[in-house]
Formats: sequence, C-alpha cells, structure tokens
Amino acid sequence: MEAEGGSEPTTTRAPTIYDVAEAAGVAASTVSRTFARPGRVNSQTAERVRAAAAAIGYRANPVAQALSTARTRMIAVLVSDLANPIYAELLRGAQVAASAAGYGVLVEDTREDAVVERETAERILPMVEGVLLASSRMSDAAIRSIAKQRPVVVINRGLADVPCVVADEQRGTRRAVEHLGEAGHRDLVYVAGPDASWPNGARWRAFSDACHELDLAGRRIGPFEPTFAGGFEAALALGGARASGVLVFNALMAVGVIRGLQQAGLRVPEDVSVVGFDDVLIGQIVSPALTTVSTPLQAMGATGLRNLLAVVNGARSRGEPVVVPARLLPRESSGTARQPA
Amino acid sequence: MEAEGGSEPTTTRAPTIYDVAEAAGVAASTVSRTFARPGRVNSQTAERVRAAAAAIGYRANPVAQALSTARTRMIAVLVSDLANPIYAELLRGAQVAASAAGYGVLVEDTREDAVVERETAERILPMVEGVLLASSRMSDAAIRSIAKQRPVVVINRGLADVPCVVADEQRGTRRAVEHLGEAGHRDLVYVAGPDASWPNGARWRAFSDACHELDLAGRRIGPFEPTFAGGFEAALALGGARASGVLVFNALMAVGVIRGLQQAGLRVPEDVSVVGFDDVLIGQIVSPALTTVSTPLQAMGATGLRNLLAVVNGARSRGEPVVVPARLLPRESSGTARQPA
DNA sequence: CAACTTCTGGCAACCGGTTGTCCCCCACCG
DNA sequence: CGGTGGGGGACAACCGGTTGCCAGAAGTTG
Repeated sequence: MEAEGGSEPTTTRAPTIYDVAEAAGVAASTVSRTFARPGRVNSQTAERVRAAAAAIGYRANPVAQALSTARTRMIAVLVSDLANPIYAELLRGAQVAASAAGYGVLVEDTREDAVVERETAERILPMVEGVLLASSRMSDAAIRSIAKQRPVVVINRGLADVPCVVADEQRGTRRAVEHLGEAGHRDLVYVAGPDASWPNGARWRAFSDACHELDLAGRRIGPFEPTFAGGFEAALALGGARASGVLVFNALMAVGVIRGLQQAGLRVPEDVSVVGFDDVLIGQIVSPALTTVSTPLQAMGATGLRNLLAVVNGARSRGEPVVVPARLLPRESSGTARQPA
Repeated sequence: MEAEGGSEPTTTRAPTIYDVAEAAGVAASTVSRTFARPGRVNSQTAERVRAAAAAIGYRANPVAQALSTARTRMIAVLVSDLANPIYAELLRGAQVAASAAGYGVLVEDTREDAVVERETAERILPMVEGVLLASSRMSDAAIRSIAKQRPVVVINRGLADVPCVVADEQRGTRRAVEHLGEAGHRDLVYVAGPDASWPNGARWRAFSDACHELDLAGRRIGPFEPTFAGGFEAALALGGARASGVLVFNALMAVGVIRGLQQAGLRVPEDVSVVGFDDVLIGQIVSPALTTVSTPLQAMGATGLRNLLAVVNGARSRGEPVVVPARLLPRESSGTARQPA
C-alpha cells in the first residue's frame, strides 16, 4: 500500500498508436486501420507502419479496443466445483476452443451454490461477451435473465430458448439399467446427486422409466453431495437395503459408493453392482474399475464454447439442444446378480 | 457470421454515468465520484445519485474503468494441464482468493509446452494486472522477461528476484527417503517427470542427496510424462531393475506406477514400495492407497494469488520465496523391504 | 480536357469512465 | 461587514483505440 521509493525504473509507458503514428509519419487512424482493416490502407504505407510498430514494440491495448468496439474477447465459464474432474475436463475443452478463437476464459467456481453462481454471473457479465454455464445450479428464470443480457450456452442442462449442449442422458441411463437388468438385477437403486442438478433429474427420470418398462423395482435415495464423501455416505444409507444394482449420479460418488460398500463388508460386484456416470481417470483406477456411462466432456466443453462464439457473432441458434451421445463402458464394478436367497 | 434479421429487440444500451447524471440532475463527474470516491461528494447528493442509478439500473462498465485507471481487475493464471488434479486445486485456491478480492481469473492451459506458455503469457499480458505461473515450464529468462512487464508470482518453482510460493521439497523428499530407508529399502529409484519442471529437479536433487547421506543406492529413470500413462510406462521400464523402493515425481504418475507394477505381476508394497508426491483423491482411492508427500495445493494457489495482488498494489516483495511445509502421509503403498534374497 | 470514380490519408467524434483544476457559495472569523 | 477557507459541483482533458466523413490525389472515361 505504501508508495514505492524513488528508485522505480519509471515503468516506460507502453507505446500507443500515437507513438507508432509519429514514428511512421502518418496519422493515428492510419495505424489503427493498418491492423484493424488491412486493405483499407495502401500496402506501402501499411508496411511502413508495421515496421515502425515493430521497431518500437507496439502492441494494441485490448482494453481500449474493447471499449470502442464493445468486444472484450472474453467468455465467462462458470463451473460448480473445480475439484470435480468433470469440470476440469469441461473447462479444458472450453479453454482450448476459446484460445483457438482468440478468446480468453474467465473461470469462476461457484461452489455448488445457486446464489453465488447468480451473483458471480451478474458481476462479470459486463466484462464478457458471453457466458458458458456448466451444470448450472440456478433456476431456469435466473438463467433466462442472464441470457437476456448476454449470449449464454448451457452445458449439461436442457432449457427451452437457451442453446444447450447435453449428453443423451435418456439413452445412457437406459443402457445402464438394461445392463443391470440383463445381469439379473431386479432391485435397483438410484443414488441421487444435488436436487438442483439437471442431469440428476434427467437420470432419475430415465432410470425410473426404464425400470418401469423393464419391470424392475427401482427406488431412489438421496440427495447426497456429488463428491466422494457423498457417495461414501450414500453407501452406508444403502447398507440395510436389498439393492443388488446401484446406479450412481456421478463418478466421484460412485467411487465413494464402492468404497463405502467395501467398508461395510460387501463385495463389488459380487454382492452389489455399481454403475456410475462420467468417464474420469479415478473410475478406471479404483478397484474394481467403475462401470460407467461415459460422455465426451472435453468435446462438450469445446462444442459449448464454439456454439457460444457463434451466437456472439450473430448466429441465430436453432432452438434444439445439441445432444451428444452417451455410451456405457462396462468394466468391473458390475456383474451378474447373486441367485436370490 | 450472417447478419441477423431485422427483428432484433434493439438491445437497449446499458445506462452510463451520463444517464444517471441526467436523471439525478448533476454532472457525470459527480456520479463517477459518488461511486469511486465516497466522501468526496455531499452525502445528500450521493444519496440522490444512488437512487437515480438504482432506478435506471446503472452498473459501471468495467472496461471503461479499466481503460482510465489502467486496472483491469484481472489476473492471469497459467497452468500446465487442467486435467491434472493438482492444477485444478491450485486454480481453485487462486480463483477463490481472487474472487474475494474482487478480481477475475483468466485461465490458460499451456499443455505442458514452454512455447505455448510463453506465447499465451505475452498475449494476455496487456489484459491483466498480474500473472500467476503455476509450475511454469518456461526458462528463467522467459519468466523474468514477463516479470519485467507485469507483476508475476511463481508457484512450484524457485527463482531469484521473482516472488515464489514453493513447498519444502527438500524436507518432504528427505522424509520420503528416510521413510523408505527405515523400512529397510536400500535400492531406491526416482521416477522423473518433465525435465522442464522445477519440482522435478528439486525432488531429484533432494532424493540424490538424501540417498547419499543415508548411504542408500539411488538412481533415476525418466523423464516420463507426468500422467497416469507416463507412470504406467515407467513401471515397465522399472520392471527389470532391482529397485525395492520407488519415489515418483507426482501422484498421477505414482498411481500409474502402482498399476503398472501390479500389471507386471509385482505386489505393492510387498515386492516394491511406492511413494509419490501430492495428496489428491486418486491417491487415496487407489489400492493400495498411495503413500505420498503432501503439499497444501489450494493454500498455495490462494497464497500465490494474494501475494500477487499485494505486489500489484505496490507491496515490495522481500526476496525470499514463501515456503510451505510438505509432509509425508504414510499409507499403504509403502512397507517393509523384503529380506534381500 | 472536363467530369466522375476510386483510392487513401487525416480529422475529429466517440466508447464510458476518472480526475486535475477551477470556481462558486457558504460559513466562520475578527 | 469584508476577508478567508474549504466543501462540493462542473468542466474538460484524458485513457487508447475505432470509425464516419471529408478531401486531395490519382486513375478512368467520353
């Protein structure tokens, strides 16, 4: 806070178009156009300007550009929890896609809290050209209100009138239930994640429908925190139940469930089969390896971001959500049901 | 890219201080000061201005503020690989700390590439007030060149003249080697990560020194990719060796090593003890659970960011790096050495 | 050779705040 | 009652680009 001593190297102000203009013997507007409107300027002049710019080390000030063009070349990406690898993957996909388009990504971790998310969004809104909401916990109304102010794309959530990128939860879940049914499991449990999570609702509905159609008993427990600890806790709650097949909201929880069950003296998959969602490293490492419904997270992040940029650049989005496929990866955590006692 | 149809809702321009000024019957400068210099303005007037602002829904344009104050209230955070949970943790700590200070975080994933990192840094430099480099792969010279342009704080790397936040690699590594030595392991191997990684060098040196002092045989293999796959690969390379104790550059690799060894028919820890670095979930989940040198990643991210903001706000950094403690968490992947055959 | 286009550079306004400076007005003082 | 001081509002310059408009130059056409 204290003012610095007098020995500062007098931070030489960064060169501006005016400096370049002077060096090249032209007007500032010509310098600006040299970079912003190539073609508008005579190629000889342009060459002189570029040489002068290079000589004095000119680089355009993005803030000034943003002010006059109203384009900040930044996108906000809101995720619920960076410690969850699925968001890290989504973010990564989005970041790389943004970078490729010359955009920067402002991340915000909303800590699974709709209020924090809302406030965060409103706060950074004026700074960005668009917002990518990954697994938003906000209400539909809140999302629409944001979408009224800036282009928005939503990942992992279906929402009319707002462009979405979602996995085929219906089909993925269905496959998981079929998988368990085919292995002879007749008593299924869905371990739920946060109520505010859209995929959680979609998975539960699809689970419920599939159980009904396939004539299986399907119930639900939860909600639990969408973390390893949450899954572990769920496993204990599961203890007494007669479930032989368990479908878990996400991979972190599923791993927690497996560990919790093992802790309780049950074997996976011999006693209980566990199927999760999301294909993340931890699911491959855990023993037994997690049977899971996999969605292309990085691609979803990248697609979401690209679609967002398209809207930012004036594309009219056709109302339909972008649906990416989800497929079942059978691994070791699921197997044949024990003969009913 | 196509221009939109004529039915646009004519996006009503956001209100500016001029609109507020008119509504409140004062000059624009008074509006500006009402928010930027409370106290400079008469409290009655201020109240009127605030009321007018609220009435028409005024919110300051951060871009304009940034242009005139040269403060963007944004910090760049560069990480090598978002898919690595340690960066997700660091980022999370940094993001939360930034948010608390009213700053935004621009993330960039540099994909473990020094060139990408350098270019990325230069590109976003004019947009941010400071740069937080997490596990930079750049040369010292490149980092210093960036530090000349903007305040920089480096995490996971020691570097004279640039503020750093590092873990006590020396001590942590020493503890790991002692741990293995005490368990009777006499042939130790260090599985190296990227050459460009500073912690990799620090760990190898500390390992080497500790082996020397404790009279243990210590060699090194690598470099390998700092990923699960890299560790797995290393395990194969390790196959022939007579190592009984292995220290691995990071947790992801360590887990890969464990799996690779198991694949090769070796038992961990009965045949080989494995110790890693970083305490991340996956190390707790893997079986056997990973014995590891733990560093407070989130805290390092937060501290790094706070120190960066301090420098941005004029603090003179005392030259010493901030060293946070590293401690050994003995778990299941390390145990007593077999009796030498 | 006059009239008209096209090309290209410069001028100045503008984006939306911030801030140095001036000045008016009121209070306080002797 | 005149002089002094300071509180507080307004004016205008400025941050660093962008861009509409204009005008002079050069090229085209009949």
